[in-house]
Amino acid sequence: MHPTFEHHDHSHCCGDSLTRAEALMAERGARLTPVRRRVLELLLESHRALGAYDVLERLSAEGFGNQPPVAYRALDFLVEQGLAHRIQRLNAFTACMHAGEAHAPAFLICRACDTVAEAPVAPVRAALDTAAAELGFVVERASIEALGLCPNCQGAA
Amino acid sequence: MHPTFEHHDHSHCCGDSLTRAEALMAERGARLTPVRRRVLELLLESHRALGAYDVLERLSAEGFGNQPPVAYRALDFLVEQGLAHRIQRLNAFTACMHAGEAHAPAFLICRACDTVAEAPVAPVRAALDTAAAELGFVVERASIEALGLCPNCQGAA
DNA sequence: TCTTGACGTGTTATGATATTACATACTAGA
DNA sequence: TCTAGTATGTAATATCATAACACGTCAAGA
Repeated sequence: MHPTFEHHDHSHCCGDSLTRAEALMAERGARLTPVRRRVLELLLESHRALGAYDVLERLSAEGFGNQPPVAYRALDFLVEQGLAHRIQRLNAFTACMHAGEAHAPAFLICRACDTVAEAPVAPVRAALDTAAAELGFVVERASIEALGLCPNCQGAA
Repeated sequence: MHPTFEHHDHSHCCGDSLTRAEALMAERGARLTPVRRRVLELLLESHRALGAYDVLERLSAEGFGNQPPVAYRALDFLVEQGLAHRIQRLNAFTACMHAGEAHAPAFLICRACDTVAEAPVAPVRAALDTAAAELGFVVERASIEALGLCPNCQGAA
């Protein structure tokens, strides 16, 4: 079973990701400021996708600014840096579980518990590139988002 | 090259789709009312994705209601009936080019000219199902949207 | 024929998501 | 220390979407 769906030491997996993020940012000369860092933590703490206004609410409760751009800017930064992804279908954001590794993401969204996981996407992307190439279309970026049931919720349903 | 990207007899391709839509609706006992029909025409006339408010603007100019639900209801109906698709990435809608044939869609969106085409998706979907199954996840619906350059715009760029 | 219920449309109001523009403050490097 | 670039705070507004209710039409059945 995928780590995201398994019971796991959550604080540990968050800590790891955070450490990796800091290393990456240092390497690139990008700044993981307090707001940005806090937003990343919020995303990491839940394996679900959070809306910009969810994030904003928490930020503002913690003394950061309380206007939408505060949340959107931090989220946009994280997405640009590959530390988070935007889930189009949900108008929401998740922490990236494979920051640093170049990867185009495919997301598995559980419609019961809202957990979001990243699936290995290489074969999917290859199939898409092929299908597109046959029409003469060159794919630059793809969003692949699947809605369904995660292993934990299949039993429940 | 894919028909969508090729110079083609547009009024003819629209007429075909409209005829097919009417046949389908009759068969199902669903009603393709004037608003709904007009919205479908609008989507067919452009091979691009139209936002709900774009559609609304035209409707209202033609004497239909001028409030958002008028457009959203017609669009939702068309999507439910498989006559149109929603493009998550663009918050917009396109006419379906394969109404009646059961199909999960993959969309190719040209970032230069905004044309949207549907690509054959079976292999892509199979790869996605496989990747998901390895994590124990069951895919019910998937949105696959690719951003890139269509054949016509590759030369220009 | 009248009634009734389902459906479609119109309209008001509001909610949810996202951006522009500008002011202020911090930070790194010359 | 100065300065240029970057980051943050805030107000205002744009864009996308839905809830709730009123009215009209039409067909099925009493």
